[in-house]
Amino acid sequence: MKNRNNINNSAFARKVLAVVRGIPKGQTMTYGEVANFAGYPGAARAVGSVMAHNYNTQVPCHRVVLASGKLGNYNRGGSETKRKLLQKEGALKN
DNA sequence: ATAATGACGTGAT
DNA sequence: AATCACGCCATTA
Repeated sequence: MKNRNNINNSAFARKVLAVVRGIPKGQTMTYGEVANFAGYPGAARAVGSVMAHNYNTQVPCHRVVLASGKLGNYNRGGSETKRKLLQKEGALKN
């Protein structure tokens, strides 16, 4: 377990993952919010970059959506799977 | 150190 | 309201 997903080994990634991991079920957060929460205001894009290569199932990355209200991408099955998960948790407006 | 990339964000058309 | 373009930030090559 060293050269698998070393992308999230950066301080930035660690913070982001920690924040995303703290998102309660049934609730969604925007990339900008996560970035701001992690201590990197305005780094929404960078946050996405981290999640993109983050294959950690412990991180509910599917609870992170675009600030525009869209879902955004997902490394597990695309926006479709993401929407399903959110709907299952009731995080979506329904 | 420079350039290129990417699960964004906002504004303008 | 929908679409296009530019800008922002951090990481990697």
